[in-house]
Amino acid sequence: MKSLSMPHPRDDCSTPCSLADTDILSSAESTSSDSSLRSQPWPLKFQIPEFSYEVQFQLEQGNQAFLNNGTLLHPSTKLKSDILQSLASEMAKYKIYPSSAEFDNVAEALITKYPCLKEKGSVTGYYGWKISLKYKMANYRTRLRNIGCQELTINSVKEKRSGMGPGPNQVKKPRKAEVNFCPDYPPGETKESLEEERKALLLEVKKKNNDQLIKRKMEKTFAYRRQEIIKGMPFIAEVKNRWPALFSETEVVAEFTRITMVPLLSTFMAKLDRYADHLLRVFKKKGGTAKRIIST
DNA sequence: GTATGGTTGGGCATGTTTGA
DNA sequence: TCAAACATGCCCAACCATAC
Repeated sequence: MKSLSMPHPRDDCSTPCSLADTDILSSAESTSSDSSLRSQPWPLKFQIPEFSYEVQFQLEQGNQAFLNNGTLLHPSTKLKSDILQSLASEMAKYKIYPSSAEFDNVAEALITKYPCLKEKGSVTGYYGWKISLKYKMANYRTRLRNIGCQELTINSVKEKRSGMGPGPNQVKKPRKAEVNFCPDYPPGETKESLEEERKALLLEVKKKNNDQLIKRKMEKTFAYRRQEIIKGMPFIAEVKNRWPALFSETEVVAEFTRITMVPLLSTFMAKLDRYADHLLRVFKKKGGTAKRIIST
């Protein structure tokens, strides 16, 4: 996906990544070296992108009129289409399947930045924008699917039916935290070249003190591995056979971060700290085995 | 208390309609 | 003609009731 290679403006450091104050952060950051991958999870505060000069000009004029006398802007079809297109591209940098709350984020951010775009009849002032964004995103996905975007073709009903027989939904969809669910191969790489990398990895895991090399190769083959696992749905034994390095503690953590952009250990520990008291109370109440575990 | 089955609302892919 | 909006059918997860 081309749009993924573009640098995106960061809002603040209050995203889940801010938890990454350990060595895991370096792992998360290193994944961004591959331009075909998403490098950020959905931001807490969505940043409205800079529109084209023409769109920007009309919105600034609209905002000025709104400030002067409270006049709302009624965007032409072309203007609305341009705005929706830019927002869809921006959202796709983070997620191709945004949730309802995330559509709210974007629509709210839009009317916050450009209050002239508020809607009179809606309670929130942006409900119509949210619905339009949903439609836009659905149509945008269709377009991406038609030009061969892996993340989407993998979920097309036609693809599933031709590949695996009955139920169309055997393939898990990228939802919730899966930032890099099914990425395309890195630029310049092919299935064959990445298979060669995998074979090289098999040799490297047998050697000692080459963690860095293994890490680089695991990052390079990430898209290949994801597509293999998602499309082929192999047994764990088979995955272990083909990707032994994936089963080391370091690589479990790294792979989780590559997929979700969330640092696994620090997030887990932070949550554990948060819920520890409550868990202890539950275990004490339950008694039996749980009680023995706590008392040890 | 746990397992099982039915119901329902929401979300998705896909195809069609609408309107500028 | 093209993109937005809409319609349809399907699946899944959450919820609830019931049985054991």
